Amino acid sequence: MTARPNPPDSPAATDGPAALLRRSGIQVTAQRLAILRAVSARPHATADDIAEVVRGEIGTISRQAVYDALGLLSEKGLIRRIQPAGSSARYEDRVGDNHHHLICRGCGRVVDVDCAVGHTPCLTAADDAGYEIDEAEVVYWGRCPECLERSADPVG
Amino acid sequence: MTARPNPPDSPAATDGPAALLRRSGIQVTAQRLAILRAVSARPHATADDIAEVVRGEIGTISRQAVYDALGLLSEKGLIRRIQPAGSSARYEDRVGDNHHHLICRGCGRVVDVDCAVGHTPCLTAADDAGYEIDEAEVVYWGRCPECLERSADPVG
DNA sequence: ACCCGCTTCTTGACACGGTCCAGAATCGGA
DNA sequence: TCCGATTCTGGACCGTGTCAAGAAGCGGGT
Repeated sequence: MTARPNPPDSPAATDGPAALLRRSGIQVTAQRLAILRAVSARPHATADDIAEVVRGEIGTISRQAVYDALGLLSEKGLIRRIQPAGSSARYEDRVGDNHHHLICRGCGRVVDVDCAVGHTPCLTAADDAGYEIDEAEVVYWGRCPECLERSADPVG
Repeated sequence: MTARPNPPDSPAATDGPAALLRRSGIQVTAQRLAILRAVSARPHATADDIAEVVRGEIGTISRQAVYDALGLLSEKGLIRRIQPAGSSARYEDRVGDNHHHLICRGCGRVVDVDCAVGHTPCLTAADDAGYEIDEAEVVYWGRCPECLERSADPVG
């Protein structure tokens, strides 16, 4: 009487994510499918946002299951976790392409931006200090158009 | 009977930081001087590390005073706060020069690196989405030489 | 040097994000 | 259908950071 984990009458649309999980060696569960769908539908959402969306879809899910699934999916490379300063962790499903993030200091909104020069030039540090660098994370901080207009137009 | 806040017999060495605080419009206290010194002595230390160092110097300090001072100092631009993903906030006194950070995934060590091209090229995003960008934060993730050798040399 | 008003420090409680654990439920292959 | 391994649930727990009220300290004016 709970959520049906894998309805046999579901079209190929739902079979995609399931196959994706299976291909990554992860067991297919209703919770994980819903989480994967929620991350895809709501880019840059927090774990709590995800949990809320999932609850609206399959009824109930524990915090632990959400954290576990998000951690597992990001570990397997199916989703990507970003942790902006002053905010909780956020998740997105755009993986593979090296893109960065632009965060508003006012409202905290996160927007994707492509790399400045195009082909991961940021990966080359001036001095690697002997480190083996595998990723360059770039975060642009600023103010979104709405927050800009709000402060520039005090007429109210 | 507690710590002496401003010993009149102190040399000019302690007068430097005090004048720096005064110049920034901040009241000079023993706690702030000690915190400023601790941040300078231990780059990339966490608030807790700072508190520990300061306690070894002036005897006792409250958590709140540490957080307040660190927040105030970074707000005034005397120190800089960095918040790497998966770690608590860290502080450093290298301000003014636009440098970035290289963090080891193994031990969490943080190292300063200069900007790849030299003159803040990272500030130019491919598409600013209408945002007014004021800072580009670059974090290189990798493995430090020690962690590399440790995993490459399993002999013992 | 003293005093007084304002700032700052202390103490304790709290909020939040995330993790750990033991037991129940589910998945999926035979 | 059955069974073992995996996963989910529910609760407690921890660390980081913040809030609030009262005591203590700083510093300018006299």
